[in-house]
Amino acid sequence: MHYTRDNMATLLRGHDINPTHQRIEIAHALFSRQEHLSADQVMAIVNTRHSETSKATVYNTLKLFLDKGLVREVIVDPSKVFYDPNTLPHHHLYEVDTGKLSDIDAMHVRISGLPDLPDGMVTEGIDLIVRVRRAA
Amino acid sequence: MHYTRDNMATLLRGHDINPTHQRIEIAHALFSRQEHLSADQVMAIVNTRHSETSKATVYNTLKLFLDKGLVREVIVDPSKVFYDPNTLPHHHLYEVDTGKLSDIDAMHVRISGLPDLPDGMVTEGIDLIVRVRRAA
DNA sequence: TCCCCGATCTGGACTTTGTCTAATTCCCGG
DNA sequence: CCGGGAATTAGACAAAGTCCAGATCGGGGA
Repeated sequence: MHYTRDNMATLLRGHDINPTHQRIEIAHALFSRQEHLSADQVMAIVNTRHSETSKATVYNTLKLFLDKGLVREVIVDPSKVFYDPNTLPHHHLYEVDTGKLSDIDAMHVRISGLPDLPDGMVTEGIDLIVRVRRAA
Repeated sequence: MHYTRDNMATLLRGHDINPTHQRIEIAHALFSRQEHLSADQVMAIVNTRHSETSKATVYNTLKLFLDKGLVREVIVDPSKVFYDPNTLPHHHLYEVDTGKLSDIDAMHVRISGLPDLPDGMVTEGIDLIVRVRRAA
């Protein structure tokens, strides 16, 4: 599947999102790379040629994508929030020194023994974050 | 065990920390409550009677405690970083709506299948954060 | 085609959380 | 009592994100 602008528009419509220019560009930035990007990085990518999208729109759009289940939010550090185009269940490995974030396939990780949720509560997300650093 | 100032001083010394007034007050705030507190909350508690400890000192001290293994850092939300006086292995349940953070006993959770760490890397921390919200 | 109107986008001011720095204060050993 | 290194301080600063009032877009109907 190619991450063309047209395909992005279809993807957005499929998630009940009105596909505007800006939203298509932001989706394209995330999905064509298949990487974890911060809001800042998205801004930079979208505005490489010439300024096209404002800060407010980037933040609003990422939040919209999040609400609509198009992306996942990965919080690894205060002031290091990433948006992940991969919404399949998986976990994360975070290298403290370098800031590099990579995936841990959920298929290989078995989590059991979680307590029952409090009444009337539903899970919004489960993320096992393994924080590693270079040995001293 | 009572969380007296004197006991706090001993605790700090045991972790190779020079027990100053401010450090004792901050330790007392965290340990006497046995709760997850943010830097802000620590500030508020320590300065209830009259201003005694500066913002810089609160942040410096929390980071020092972290380095010395006296507390754990729990990152659940951007701009919601908590300090946890319980350093035993355990995980966290976070209620998105209310901001309430509670513990999940690690004894009951079994995690297996984690991939090997990259060469020369050591684990700094593992936290399984389960994010829940009230059902729509 | 042209117009209208709600949806969207925008710049910029603002807030919050945390960092930095240079100056001061504390406190211990001599 | 004194000197000096450790600790603390106020306040300026930085980074990330929020908010708002006004401008702009673009699709449907005349």
